[in-house]
Amino acid sequence: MTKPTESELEILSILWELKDASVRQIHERLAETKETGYTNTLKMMQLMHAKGMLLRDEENRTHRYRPVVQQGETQKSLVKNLLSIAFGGSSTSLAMQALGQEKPSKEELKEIRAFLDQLEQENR
Amino acid sequence: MTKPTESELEILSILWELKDASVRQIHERLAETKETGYTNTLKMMQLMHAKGMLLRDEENRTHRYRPVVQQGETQKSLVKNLLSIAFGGSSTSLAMQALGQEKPSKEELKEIRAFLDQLEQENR
DNA sequence: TTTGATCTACGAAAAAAATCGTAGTATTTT
DNA sequence: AAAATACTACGATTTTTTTCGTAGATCAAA
Repeated sequence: MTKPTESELEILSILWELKDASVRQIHERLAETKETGYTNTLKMMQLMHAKGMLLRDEENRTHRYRPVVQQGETQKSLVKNLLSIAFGGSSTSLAMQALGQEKPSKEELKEIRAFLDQLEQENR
Repeated sequence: MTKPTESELEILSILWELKDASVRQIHERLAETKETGYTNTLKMMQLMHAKGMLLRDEENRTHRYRPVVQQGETQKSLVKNLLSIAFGGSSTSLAMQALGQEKPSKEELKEIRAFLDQLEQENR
């Protein structure tokens, strides 16, 4: 699947959260943080649909859209890209950069440690 | 500083590695993985220079360029952006996604664990 | 049943990013 | 010194992405 642009990602990430949504719903959300017209959001989503990035339920007058690609897949390719292009392939520094930015809670720390243990297990 | 585009990042990441370089050097590297003309690379770098992203030593006929922004700063803003736009702000999942992709070595595991311990310390 | 609000469709324009081609000049090779 | 090669400069074009404006249809409210 083709790499989503910045704006497409914004829309996708709302859709991942809501599962499915109308143009208006998405637009309201976008408008919270960003100056943008309704038809702009509409056009965007129509294009994404045309590209095959979104599915569209046309049953009712207000169409409902949902993402074709799952969040995980997209995350994976984005990380892969970022890793090679800005971190020289070092997942460790990417991970630390991220964790340093948004401090994990106690529970999350536990989760990460467990994850690390697991990685270490596999590694033999 | 303004967010680098994809192509600009490609150039930056080579420059971070080489410290400084001529257009040709950069171009050779880019050409390894990507179909692109020399003047294209040149133009790109001239633009980046005009934008203030690159410094240029014009002493000799073949100019030498080097990055203004350091890798760390750029990484930080890229991660911040990726975090909010594709990971719902969860640094934990970004970290795990990264680590799962490129398995850390024993030493790196150690480093990460130490980093986590440190985070935990601060957190009180 | 008229008025107003809400949607979609779509073409067009604007903005941003990337690519290309040519000219002029310096440098190296023959 | 002529010819080939390597650079920069720069305008122009192309491609991609984003934004805007208008028209027509449907639905809801007065």
